[in-house]
Amino acid sequence: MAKRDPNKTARNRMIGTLKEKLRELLPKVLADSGFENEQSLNAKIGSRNDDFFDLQNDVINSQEQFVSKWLEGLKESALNDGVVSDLSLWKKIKAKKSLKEYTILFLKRSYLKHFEELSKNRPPIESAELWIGQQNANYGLLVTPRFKDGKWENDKSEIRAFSNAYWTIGHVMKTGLVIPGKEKIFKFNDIEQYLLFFQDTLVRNSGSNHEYEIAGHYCDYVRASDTPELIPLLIPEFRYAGLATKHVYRLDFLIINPYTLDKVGFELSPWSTHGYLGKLQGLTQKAINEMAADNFAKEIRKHRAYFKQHEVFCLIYTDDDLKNPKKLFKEEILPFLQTEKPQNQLSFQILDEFFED
DNA sequence: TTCGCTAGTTAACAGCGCGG
DNA sequence: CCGCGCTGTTAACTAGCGAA
Repeated sequence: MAKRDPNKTARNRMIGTLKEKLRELLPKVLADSGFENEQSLNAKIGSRNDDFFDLQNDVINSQEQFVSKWLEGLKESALNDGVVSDLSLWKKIKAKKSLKEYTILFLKRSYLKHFEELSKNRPPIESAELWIGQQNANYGLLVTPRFKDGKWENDKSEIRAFSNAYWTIGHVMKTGLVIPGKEKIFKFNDIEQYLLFFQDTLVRNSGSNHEYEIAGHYCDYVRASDTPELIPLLIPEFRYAGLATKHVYRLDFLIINPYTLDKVGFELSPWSTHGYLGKLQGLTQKAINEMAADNFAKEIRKHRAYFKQHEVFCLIYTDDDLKNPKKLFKEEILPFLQTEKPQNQLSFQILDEFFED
């Protein structure tokens, strides 16, 4: 099992303390508010979370933010939307001091219990799956894959509970790669097995030596790391039109930052495949320039399309850069692999708690 | 100092009942 | 169906202690 995380331990201790306080308050709250029992009361409060928050996407950074947003949500629903059950709850909370206190403590505890999920950026459902590879050999990388009605989809309620960093080595080790349309998952027993598959199947099939060599440097970097599971995937052959059969473009490599979810695309564009002009004999200089401009425009259109549809910024490398793939990897790609989990302000709240007693 | 053992702690997980 | 909280279980980890 994973090593214990001191932050988690501290959080659990706070959760334990809050639980004791809630249990102390409970008898009075039940008497004041008329709720039957603890379970019913807790369910009443807890069940509103889904309505007052966008649990899939809202990023919430503190207990206070959680509590105030919940209370605002209840007020809005009760007074503006006229939801009867919420109006009755709102009135009770306003009238009974004990219930108000209980609710606030309860919500603080709720937040702590779900801290990991609520405080991180998580991919919206529509970008929680991506497809890679060639036409007849493509694979899906999903966050919480589930096979339903002949198709792969994400279990959307589980995306936020996903415990690995998104789009990392740890991610693919957890989920594997799914085969489109079939209830089959390509699983990897260890990281080495994935790396071999990555370099020698996924990338080799693309046919570019440059890509193959860069993939090799990536593998070496992962092998040498103490925490390989936290390294972002170097996603090869990202199909920008998803599973649609006729995809216009593929991206050579894609990296998604696990914490900001920013996407960066890498395009290796030797002149011979992307800019080469055939049959120039007999053409005027003007015509040649027009052709070149047209090619250039096509490239630019492609990258603009990438960005607009998928919010992928593209970095393009041409012949000069490709002469030294090792340097290209080290200077251009590596920085995007060295990501660090941002510190949340809850750490400070925990520190405060320490010094209070 | 280093080991091996034990008892206590706790992260992770599954199963259940509640509300909507 | 979804999401929530509670509980009990399991297994990983840790601290403490005695023996070599």
